[in-house]
Amino acid sequence: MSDERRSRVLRAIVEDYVATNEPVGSKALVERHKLGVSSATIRNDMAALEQEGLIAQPHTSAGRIPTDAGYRAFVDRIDDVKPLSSAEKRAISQILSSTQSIDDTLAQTVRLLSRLTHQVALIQYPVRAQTTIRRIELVQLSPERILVILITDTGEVEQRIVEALDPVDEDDVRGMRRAFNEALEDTRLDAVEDTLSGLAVPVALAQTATAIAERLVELARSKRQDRLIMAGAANLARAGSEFGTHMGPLLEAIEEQVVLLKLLADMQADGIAVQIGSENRFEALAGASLIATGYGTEDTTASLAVLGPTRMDYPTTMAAVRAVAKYVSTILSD
Amino acid sequence: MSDERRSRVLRAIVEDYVATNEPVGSKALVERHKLGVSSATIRNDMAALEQEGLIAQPHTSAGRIPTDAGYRAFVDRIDDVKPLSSAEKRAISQILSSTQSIDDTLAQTVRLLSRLTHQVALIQYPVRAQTTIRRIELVQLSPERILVILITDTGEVEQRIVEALDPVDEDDVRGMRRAFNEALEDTRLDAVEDTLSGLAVPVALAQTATAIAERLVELARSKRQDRLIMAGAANLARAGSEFGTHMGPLLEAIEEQVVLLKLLADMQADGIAVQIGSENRFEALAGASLIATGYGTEDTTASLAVLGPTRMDYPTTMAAVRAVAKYVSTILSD
DNA sequence: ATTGGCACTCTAAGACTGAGAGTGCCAAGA
DNA sequence: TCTTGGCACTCTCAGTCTTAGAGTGCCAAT
Repeated sequence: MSDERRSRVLRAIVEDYVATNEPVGSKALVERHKLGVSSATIRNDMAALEQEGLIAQPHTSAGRIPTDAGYRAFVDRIDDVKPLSSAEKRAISQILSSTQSIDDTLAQTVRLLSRLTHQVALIQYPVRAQTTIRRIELVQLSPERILVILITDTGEVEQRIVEALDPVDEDDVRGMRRAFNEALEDTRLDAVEDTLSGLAVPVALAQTATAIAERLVELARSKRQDRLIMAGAANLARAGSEFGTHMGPLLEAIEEQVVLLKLLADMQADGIAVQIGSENRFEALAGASLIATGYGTEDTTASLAVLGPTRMDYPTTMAAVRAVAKYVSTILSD
Repeated sequence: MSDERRSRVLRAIVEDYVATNEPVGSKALVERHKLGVSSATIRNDMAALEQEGLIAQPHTSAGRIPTDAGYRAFVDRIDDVKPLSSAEKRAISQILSSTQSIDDTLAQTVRLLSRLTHQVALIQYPVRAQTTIRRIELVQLSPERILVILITDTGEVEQRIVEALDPVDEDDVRGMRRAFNEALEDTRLDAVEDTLSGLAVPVALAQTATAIAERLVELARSKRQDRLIMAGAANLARAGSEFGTHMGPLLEAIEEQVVLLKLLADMQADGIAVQIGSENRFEALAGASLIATGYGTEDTTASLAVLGPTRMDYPTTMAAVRAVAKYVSTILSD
């Protein structure tokens, strides 16, 4: 009983099951794939594969379906990721190269990836560790309210409103703006806290300036690295999807973002990471697989991912994720 | 056959059907509601209501369910919107008063409303017709790329990247920044186009400055008024929901936003507007109702809405929408 | 206008059946 | 030792049939 043939059988089972969504039996297998042996032989192989926990049968007398471990073995054995068609490549580069802003690029990217894979696509907001501050802007909304805007050298913008305890006038704001900009321009985000702690401010404005400084620290710390952009939720509900009834928890998880961000953080790896079904630690995602990869410029830690049912076309999806990650990285880095 | 009783029967049918999700028959009706008549009398009333197209039976020998027109009649007859419980009120004001920025406030608002109603909640980005420009900021990302940021007097921020045809240096950027700010500060968004058309720029920078001006016009025109924030998609999938299989189109419509924005635009009305099932003109939303109201400060045209199945608890949902709109308006206007 | 009564209709749920797919195992062959 | 044909066995799926129950419409009486 050759090991080689057994893995071919596993691959054939995965492919057929993904294509048809029906348990696949020994007879159908020899018919559709030209394995040069009889169905009885395949049955023996299948019994062995079942022994190893790679496939299972829904009921006694049905065909086999891959288990999570089976998908895992299948995925681990993919060596040659097939490239996308040139038409797809052209579409990708065309759509992505005509975007206006980072937000726009990311939005288009997820839309594209979800259409390409017919699954839910996710992208994490890109964050560079040594992002620096380009400029601080203070805008007075009313005597007691000031809008604090932080602009980074990557062109990202973040904002918060500060309530001043004492009314401030335009000169106060201008002065504070200058002071903060002098202190913080070109400061790395992770150094904002230290820099601010040594900053002198006019006594009369101490409280307001402190409040602003606190917001700035807050902004610098959280700056968007915790945001996900998502597209293609409708794919969860399309005909033939696994998530028949219990897609509620899944939608919740997607909306929460927190769970997905944790998973993406877990999956930091070179190349493409795949997490299959119950391999992840969240119950709501038990029937789902996540295919993720990093993207961006050198020091970026952000992820690009596809979320779909365990029964998914892994090779194609992985190829799409890889390709889109490559393109969006190129776009972002020039 | 009193008209008064007939409408009580309709109300009872709607209430029971919303509560149980099962067609309601004449016998069950007299048992659960103390109408002082026999089931035979109710049957006569029901036949009349069916004649009017307000109720229908799924099959010959089943109870009745309200039609869209039936819900409509029911909703039109609601006079006293019951107030929320004081605990709910407290929760609303507590959650909304602790928000940091407009984005944050809106995000919390939809979350809150979706939890309150157990439906999908939507909020349109608030836009004031006569918003003016507070400041223009230009940030140089590279010799050929400039980030254009527009800050309004309401504290909203919008950004775009401009590709310069010829390399520019810091002095160029500073000059343009000053020029644009002088020209546009305190200009109303709807006057930006006219103002810019008469602006003189250094000849050497003409192309770049023109590109920036174009972007500014674009920003001023579209400024976020076309954005929807959404929460509670998982409620579409919860047990007992109408949208069993065909919630795909619905999720698509939500993600597209365009359709919903059109509907919200259609629904501009005083107070609370309700659109029931096929009353709207989009097939994907045939089984859904939309409950919307305006919110914000005086001259705002933005909407707050709840999207749910036709079989929905209209009185409660309407009360929640109204209450949340009131609170978020208060928060935003101070 | 209301009511009790009654015949009628239709669905939902359960029981039963046969067909078909698929399996496991065994004994024979290479 | 691996492969194969054969065969008995199991289990699901889809269909049919049946029954109970809910609900209706209508009529004659009040």
